Amino acid sequence: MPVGFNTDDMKKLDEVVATRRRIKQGEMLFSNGDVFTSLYAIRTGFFKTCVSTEDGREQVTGFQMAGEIIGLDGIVTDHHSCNAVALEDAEVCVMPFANVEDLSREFPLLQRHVHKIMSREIVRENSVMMLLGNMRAEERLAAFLLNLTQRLHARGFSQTELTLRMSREEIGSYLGMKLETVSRAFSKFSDEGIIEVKQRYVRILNTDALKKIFNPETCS
Amino acid sequence: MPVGFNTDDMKKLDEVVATRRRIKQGEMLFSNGDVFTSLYAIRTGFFKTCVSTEDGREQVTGFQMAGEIIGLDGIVTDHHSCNAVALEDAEVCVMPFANVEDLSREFPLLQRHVHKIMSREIVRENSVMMLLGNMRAEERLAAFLLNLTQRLHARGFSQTELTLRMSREEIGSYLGMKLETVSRAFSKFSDEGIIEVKQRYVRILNTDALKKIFNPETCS
DNA sequence: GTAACTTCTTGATACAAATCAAACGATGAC
DNA sequence: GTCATCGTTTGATTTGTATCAAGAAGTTAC
Repeated sequence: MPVGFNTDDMKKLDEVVATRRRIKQGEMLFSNGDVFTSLYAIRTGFFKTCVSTEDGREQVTGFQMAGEIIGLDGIVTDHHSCNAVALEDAEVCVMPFANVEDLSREFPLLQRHVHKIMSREIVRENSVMMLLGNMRAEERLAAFLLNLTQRLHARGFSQTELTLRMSREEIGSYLGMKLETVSRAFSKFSDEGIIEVKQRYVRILNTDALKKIFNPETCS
Repeated sequence: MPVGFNTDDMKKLDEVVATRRRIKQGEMLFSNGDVFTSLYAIRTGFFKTCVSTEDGREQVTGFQMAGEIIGLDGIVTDHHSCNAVALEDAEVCVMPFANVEDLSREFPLLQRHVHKIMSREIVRENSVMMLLGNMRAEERLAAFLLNLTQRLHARGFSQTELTLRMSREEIGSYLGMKLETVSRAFSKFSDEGIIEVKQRYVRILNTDALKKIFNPETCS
């Protein structure tokens, strides 16, 4: 995926991948406290990452799909500080971080790529903080749907149709709201003719309306 | 600050610093949309970083103090996506990112250090997401005070006394609540004898009580 | 010193989302 | 097929925080 890589670079890139690993739905790729050794590039499947408090409260910190990298949280302490759970059967490329560091000293493009991946995650989390800190339930759900469809579209899927891989509760955890509130927001959008929902199937009928909810000022 | 650096390493490290820059209270070190060229290591002073929506809502994404690095958000797009504002007169080391990348290819310890800084920021933001998504007003403020004092203590300041560099509104923005709610939470802690507050001066009288509020399960 | 302004505190009220509760729909075991 | 389970929807009520409002405390200008 990185831009500016020629086939030679790609060959080198392959060197960082030690093995592949399959993870069944519901299983953990890594969990809080595990020793950090590798980053993981998702080949197929869908993950959530989440942190939890000692008293059992859980916060989903992200949903990741094919082409995205997980495990960055482990670098700072050499131990993971979150759990990565497969939301459907998945396969990842295991990239031992020692390899990543060694090779990125040799290949500036790889180095740059690694830095961008980490920076992108920081920027993403900034915008989630904005969601959680400033937006209301329907704005959050609109932003969530727009973000998901945009990422799926970039992978060749429909821009208007999707099957959610996560439950209402998981969406709620990510967006800082309860599953009932998520459900109500879905129903409201549906009543207003903005989307069509049937369980985890969602069809977006009016993208502009969603954008308007997410950001009242901008659009039209 | 990085561990494992000998004096020789430190000399090399100095090479990444191009210049120093002074920023007056209220001024911006960089702002949303600015071209990204450098990271900044804070030498003295106190910053906030914030993102904002087109309709003017602002979210403080962090408060940074001496020894911390800001500007990581700019790497991914070559443009900054947030504002960095000095909350008091400050001085930073300007570290052109090209230098950082060049030198970290030569010095594995620097490379590792850069990776850890970025990972630490990701982990920090994960825990802010937990705050914003799952915690109530008083828990958020308790966590905020504990985090601030811990970081100040690591810099040689008191563990129980501090002068806030930010307004109630800025604290509220960071914690996803309104300034009145911040003020009420301060007053409540004060009434309960947990802290002593006088405007921006705060003295923590009972750290354990704060920890208990932040995390009811763990402590004692 | 006073005046103007900003920041903070406190009170009264409103409201969005949480909670509690029940029913409905899908899925899987047998 | 029936039964059990899990996820989802919907309704009624509660609650934590926002909002509105006013005053107090601190700061700056003059």
